[in-house]
Amino acid sequence: MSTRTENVIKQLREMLIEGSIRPETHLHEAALAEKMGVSRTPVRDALRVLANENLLNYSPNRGYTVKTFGLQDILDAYDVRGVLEAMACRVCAERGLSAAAESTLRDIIDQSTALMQSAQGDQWDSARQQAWRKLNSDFHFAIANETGNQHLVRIANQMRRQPGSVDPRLEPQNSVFQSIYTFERARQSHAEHGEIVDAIVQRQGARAESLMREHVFRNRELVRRSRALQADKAEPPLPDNLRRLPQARK
Amino acid sequence: MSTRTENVIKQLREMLIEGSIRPETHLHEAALAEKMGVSRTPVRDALRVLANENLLNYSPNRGYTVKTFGLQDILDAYDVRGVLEAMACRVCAERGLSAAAESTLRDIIDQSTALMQSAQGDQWDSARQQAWRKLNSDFHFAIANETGNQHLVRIANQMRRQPGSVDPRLEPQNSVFQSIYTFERARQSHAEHGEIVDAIVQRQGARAESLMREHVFRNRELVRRSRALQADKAEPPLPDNLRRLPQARK
DNA sequence: ACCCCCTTGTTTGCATGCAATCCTAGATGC
DNA sequence: GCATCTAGGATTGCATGCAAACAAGGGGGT
Repeated sequence: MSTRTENVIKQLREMLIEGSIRPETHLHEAALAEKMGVSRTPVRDALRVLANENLLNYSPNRGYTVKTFGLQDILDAYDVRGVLEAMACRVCAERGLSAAAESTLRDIIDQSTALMQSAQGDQWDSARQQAWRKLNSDFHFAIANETGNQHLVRIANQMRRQPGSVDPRLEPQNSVFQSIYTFERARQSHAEHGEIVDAIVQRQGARAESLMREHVFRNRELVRRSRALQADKAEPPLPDNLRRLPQARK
Repeated sequence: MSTRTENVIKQLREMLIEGSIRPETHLHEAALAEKMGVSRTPVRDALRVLANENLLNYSPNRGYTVKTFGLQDILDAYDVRGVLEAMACRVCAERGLSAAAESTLRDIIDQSTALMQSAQGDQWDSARQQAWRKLNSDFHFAIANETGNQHLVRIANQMRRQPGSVDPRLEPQNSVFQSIYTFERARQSHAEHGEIVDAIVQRQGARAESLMREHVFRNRELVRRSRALQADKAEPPLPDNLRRLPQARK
């Protein structure tokens, strides 16, 4: 931990991405400051940054509210990420992987293979799920990173870390990842990673691009279906126990 | 003008995008505050936001420096924007334009046509160049916006507003746009816009995608060539008349 | 000469106080 | 009853003061 402001930013960001603060709630500076044991200043800084990261809405003299991310927003984030990472695959295939990148990717694939084997037969516990999420994230990052395009890396990361709270009525522990990464899906996803690396190594740009686009699209569809189901199961809207932010006016 | 902080953000952002502050210079809070007639607080907020927008580097307890954007960074921004706007074209073509969007686009095209005709015969003055930049920007925004994908809109805008200062030794008035938008290029660009709209209206998704990708790529190549030339003409590095920020340490 | 430590001036990080703005509710006029 | 207006309370915006971290320079040790 470095400065208090950065600490507050990290904590709040995590909360917002996990969805543990209900959308549309007004964030009260003084209350947050007290809750985190700092003064208003670092909290104000953090709120401004998070608004800039598109996680909060801001109105001058009015303050900040948690942004609502609907199903469409999440699917849109997948679309953007898909097209960018597909481009990354094509670029990598066309210009060839560096030795370092190839070994990084192969390492991730090997670790994933080991993980899948160790998880066979109903051992798909939450520790292994978390390990898989890390490997998966590393894999996608490594490919984006290998392009050397800093914009692409930054944006792809941002899209991968969108809040998954489709419905404010859902409980935060219903994370997107826990919904879609069944063992079967993780295995399939792992296999797709292997194919993507093969395509890149064989310098098949168009194929690598298509494979990655489809790979991301499959997850997008899983989220779409999973969320549609959960929305059905969700309870009717709760009465808001916190003060509503008044309507914005002209 | 709303709050002072937002004012400072806007001013500084414009300066950074135009390149009127030399890269790698350290931004001194107190000095900036005095220059802009406010206290340190809004300046601090602004710096934090701009660092978050990837225009400044930040080190805790050390402050902010203007980021250096090399030629490669600018080309990379074109690549990202190209692939995203190409996707936008495909999406628009596949699902069809709304009536409002179609009329907006046709309106922009018509205005551009009128502008080109009025500019024939050595009348390509800076007022018309500016009008063209606005129409061009509106065109690209309209297509991105029609997808309804807020992530895409936000990122495409951000990529379009990257700083164009390739070389810190160049004077700020050597804007990218003034370099590449000769009358001939503007006319060609305008014609390409027309083809793109045609493709979208005729629901030719793949064609619209290709046309847009190539359209952006042409500008990318113009920047690349123009910048390579300018770098040759540029003077040798100036001794820095401002205090150097010391090396970052572990 | 080189390295390390300490001191000093400078700059950033943070807390707090005050002013400006905004929301709310009650009063007033129609 | 409905709309408008107007204090009062609450919340954000901004300025300032102080503490902490840092860079720079000098002195002493090896």
